[in-house]
Amino acid sequence: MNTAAATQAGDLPASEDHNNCRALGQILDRIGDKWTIMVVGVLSRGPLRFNQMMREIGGVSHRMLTLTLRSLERDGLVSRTAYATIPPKVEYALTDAGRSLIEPLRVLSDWAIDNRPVIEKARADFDNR
Amino acid sequence: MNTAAATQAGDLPASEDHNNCRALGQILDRIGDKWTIMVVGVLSRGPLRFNQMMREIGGVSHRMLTLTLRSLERDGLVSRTAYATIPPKVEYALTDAGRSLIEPLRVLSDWAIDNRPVIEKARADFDNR
DNA sequence: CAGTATCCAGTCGGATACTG
DNA sequence: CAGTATCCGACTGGATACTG
Repeated sequence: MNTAAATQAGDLPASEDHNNCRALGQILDRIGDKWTIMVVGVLSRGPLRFNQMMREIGGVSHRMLTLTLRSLERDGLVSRTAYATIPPKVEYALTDAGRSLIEPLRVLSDWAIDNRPVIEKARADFDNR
Repeated sequence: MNTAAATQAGDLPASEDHNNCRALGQILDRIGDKWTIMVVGVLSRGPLRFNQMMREIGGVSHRMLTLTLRSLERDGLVSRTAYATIPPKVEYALTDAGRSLIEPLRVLSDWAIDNRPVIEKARADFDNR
């Protein structure tokens, strides 16, 4: 879309907000899927090999872990190091950019933990109607 | 799931992290969809009526806006006030809980803005291979 | 104006089988 | 062990038409 044109001159506060939303929306599209944050989560404790991750995360299919890692690698958030041994060994780790994502996620996670009871209460109330 | 049992006693650091991830995952399931943060975004500037929102957000279908708002209302993040006038008028606004979500989202949004160039560079590099 | 119901194409993601 | 390819059911979300 024509972000450039929109941010050119007039730039009302509203449109600035709107751009924030777009940026937010884009990264939520990336990290908001089913497995990405799980991967970032387990990698935040240190590098892992493919099958280790699969076990640690639990419930993720072979395919989806591959796709998720590929996507994170493409975005420069995760690095992939292959050792040409037999059997092959591949290690995944967070890059600096990947690590920088941990704090924002922790903030959100804290919010989630703080507000879970409130939300669950609201949900129960809503459903009893 | 047996979160209670898991957090009972041993509570290795790892399992704590894992619970954080679960909580995070749950709220990302809620806010990570296509429209939720857009709604929170526009409502952060003040209450709005249904069709106003639709215009402000742009690109959202009637149906999806309804569903998104319903979901946010159910979770107690958005309030819905209907005026029995003709034609009907319904105002949506963030609740206190809804407003408390703005800051965490802003943190993430800041990260997105800071890292967009890095990610786009990484993506371009990756695709040129 | 606000909301609901139906339809349907597109996407997502798990299961499975196969390769280096 | 790590990764790819194919298949296919399930879900998502837009378009449309209708109601109060």
